[in-house]
Amino acid sequence: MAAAGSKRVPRAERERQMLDAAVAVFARRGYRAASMDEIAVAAGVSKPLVYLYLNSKDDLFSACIRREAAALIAAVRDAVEDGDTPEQQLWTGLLAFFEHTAAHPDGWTILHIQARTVGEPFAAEVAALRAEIVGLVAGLIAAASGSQDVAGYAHALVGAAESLAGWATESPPPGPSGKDLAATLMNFAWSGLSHALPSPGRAQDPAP
Amino acid sequence: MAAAGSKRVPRAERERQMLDAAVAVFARRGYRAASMDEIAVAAGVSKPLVYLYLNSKDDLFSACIRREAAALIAAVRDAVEDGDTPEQQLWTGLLAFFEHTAAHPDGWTILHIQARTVGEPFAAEVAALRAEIVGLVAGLIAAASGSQDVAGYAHALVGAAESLAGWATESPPPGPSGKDLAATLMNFAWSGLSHALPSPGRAQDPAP
Amino acid sequence: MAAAGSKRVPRAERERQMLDAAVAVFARRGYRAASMDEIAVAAGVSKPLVYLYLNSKDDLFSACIRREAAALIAAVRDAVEDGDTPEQQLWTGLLAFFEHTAAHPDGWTILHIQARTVGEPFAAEVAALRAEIVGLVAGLIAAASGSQDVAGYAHALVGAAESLAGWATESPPPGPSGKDLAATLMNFAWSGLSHALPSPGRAQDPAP
Amino acid sequence: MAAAGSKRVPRAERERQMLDAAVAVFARRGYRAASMDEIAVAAGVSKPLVYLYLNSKDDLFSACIRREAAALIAAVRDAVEDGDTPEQQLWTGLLAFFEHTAAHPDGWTILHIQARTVGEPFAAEVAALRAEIVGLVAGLIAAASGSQDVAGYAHALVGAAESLAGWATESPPPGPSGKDLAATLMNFAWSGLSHALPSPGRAQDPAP
DNA sequence: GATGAATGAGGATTCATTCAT
DNA sequence: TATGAATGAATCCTCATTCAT
Repeated sequence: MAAAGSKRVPRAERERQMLDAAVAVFARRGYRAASMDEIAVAAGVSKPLVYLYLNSKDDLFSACIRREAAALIAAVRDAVEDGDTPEQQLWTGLLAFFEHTAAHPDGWTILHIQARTVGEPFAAEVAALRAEIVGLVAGLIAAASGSQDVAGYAHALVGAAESLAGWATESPPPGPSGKDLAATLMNFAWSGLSHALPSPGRAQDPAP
Repeated sequence: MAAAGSKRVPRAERERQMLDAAVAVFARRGYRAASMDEIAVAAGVSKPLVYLYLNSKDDLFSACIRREAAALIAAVRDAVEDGDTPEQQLWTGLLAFFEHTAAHPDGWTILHIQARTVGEPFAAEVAALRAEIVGLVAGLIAAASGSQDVAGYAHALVGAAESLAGWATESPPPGPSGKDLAATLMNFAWSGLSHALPSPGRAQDPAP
Repeated sequence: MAAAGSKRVPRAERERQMLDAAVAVFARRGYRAASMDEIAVAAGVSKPLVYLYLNSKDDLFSACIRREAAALIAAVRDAVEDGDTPEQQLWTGLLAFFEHTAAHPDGWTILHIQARTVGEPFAAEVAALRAEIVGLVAGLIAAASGSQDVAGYAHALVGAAESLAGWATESPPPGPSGKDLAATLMNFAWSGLSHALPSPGRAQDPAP
Repeated sequence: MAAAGSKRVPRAERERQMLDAAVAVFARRGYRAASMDEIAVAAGVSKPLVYLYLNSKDDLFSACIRREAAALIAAVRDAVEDGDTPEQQLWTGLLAFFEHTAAHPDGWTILHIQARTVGEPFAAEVAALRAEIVGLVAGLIAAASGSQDVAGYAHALVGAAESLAGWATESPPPGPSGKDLAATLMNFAWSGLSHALPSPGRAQDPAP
């Protein structure tokens, strides 16, 4: 958000500065309401330089989306161990997801909120990403439960995770930690309200 | 979406036409990308008339939000019986929610997606509505389970419901019915995956 | 060139004012160097109105080209009598051409100079118009001479006419009249320099 | 048009490459639409080098004009023999003109079309060149015919030559040769259509 | 001799909004 | 009740041009 301002910066670093600024501005204003002027000022450069490096508002937004999506996916993928049980994989994945979205709220806002309002190209790109995640989750659920008709549960679980991530983002500073959120959701998903609530003490961390 | 076009229409009717058109256009394009011109054309009236009746783009969007929010709330409230158990209230409420959002996808899009991208006034309005719903759900969960620390579960449940509503909207025509969705979510929330899946046959409709 | 300025003018008249201004500005500056701002000021209206009525700079230029081309063609066509001999038709056509270009120098500049520098659409449009004229002239020459291989002569004659029109336009006010130019060209084309020059005093006006 | 690209080229050579590229780009796009970027890329050098050697877009265009004008004049002057009759001088001059323009269509386009659309400096420069040529031709015509009032004929002849050059340029590959064009024009100018055409004997006098 | 980095200035286009009727 | 006519204020984008190396 803050401008670096130093002159004569190598291209790669300038591009990073610009993307940082763009992510912040797009998150706050939305795609249409964000002006290239504001982004350039936030990046500490002149507008023509933004165009020289990132080409157009569309391309700039697209680059933001791709960078943030890749970062989120990498964070989750790096956390999950292939050999773990589905339950454990879900736990570590959710933990990584909540920690990453908490650490990068602007990136999460762009992916979850802003990209869906813009026309086809971006909405479709993000929708495909989400569908992939839903599919992954469905696979884990199927593996854990033996059932095949799990699409609805996967959609429910992903929506619940998104909602909790948003809740954490909007909560005042010492809000729920990633662990809190992951535990809540694992409890919710694995035992259901009827079991989880009356008799606490279960499912804090599936990895003992 | 189509224009009526007849001349000399009473004010209330004209306003309804305009709001219908505006909801459709805002849902498709988003607040910023929607133009008053397109809305006027879709409503079958001239632009000055839109301003005469609805005052400004902000006011028009606000009116759309309020109308769609009121309709959604009314649909849910009318379905829920005060004397029912919390579980039954949640069931009927979810059923009404899924059926209303399926019947009014544009209204749901405006509330769920478009209103959140615009600056303060609208985002806050819709956030307040959502917070109220989360609070209501939390109350039902608390009543059903006896626990007090249910905020996370309420957020999870509401997010799951939103996600399922979106899933139904985007599915090809004979997608999941409102009953399917409500049953999936009740199963998910009340029994959890570990119980619900291996032994089906429970919680189709809590009201026998 | 001068602005009308009166408010609330009916659309057809405003469009005419805009085209007049645009023809003048395009003639003086060329397509690229002409700014929509300058045209709007010259027309005595705001820029958005120019866009509302004429759509884009391309469309505006296109409308100028078409209007001026149609006017020039109509002037020549109206002058030529179908029953006349080819020679007489050429004479009256040239006379009308020289008089029209002298009366509308900006229109002539647009057609002859400016439209040729812009990319395909316009250059092609004007090239097609010119090719049609060359074909017509070739037909007259063929009819008058009985020969078939007259393409080169037609091109030469048309080029000579264009050059003379330009000469008249650039000459100080009491420059050569349309009759002078037409007579010069008819003499040149019909008798050649070797015959025409030694014995002046003939071939002023073929119609006695 | 293609880039040489080799490093460390002597200045004179580099300037020639740049002028070649500039002539090609200016001919294709026109002065305003041509960008220094495109010219630099076409020349195979960086933009600052173009500025270092040629100073500014104006100066670059000016250098193109001067180089192409000088080349055309030299080609014609070198062909004409001082001792020849006016008729012979005109013949050899036209032949050289048609051959040079056919060999350098981009240069011809710049002189004939593009330079006239730009404001004062260039238009005036090229207009002066053309006036000089018209004057020369007028001198030859006067010498050949003995008449003094030959300005109109000179303008007509020059325009005819320009038109024929353009015709040759636009014709598909095996178009009219320089000799064809020169012969056509000499016939046209010296004998008139009535004599030049295969079936002479008619229409000497446009007045029946 | 040669270039990657950077910008001030300006141009086309769109939009929410208002009058006069 | 209803609209054709009109505009101030942005917004995206491009370009000629210059530095520092």
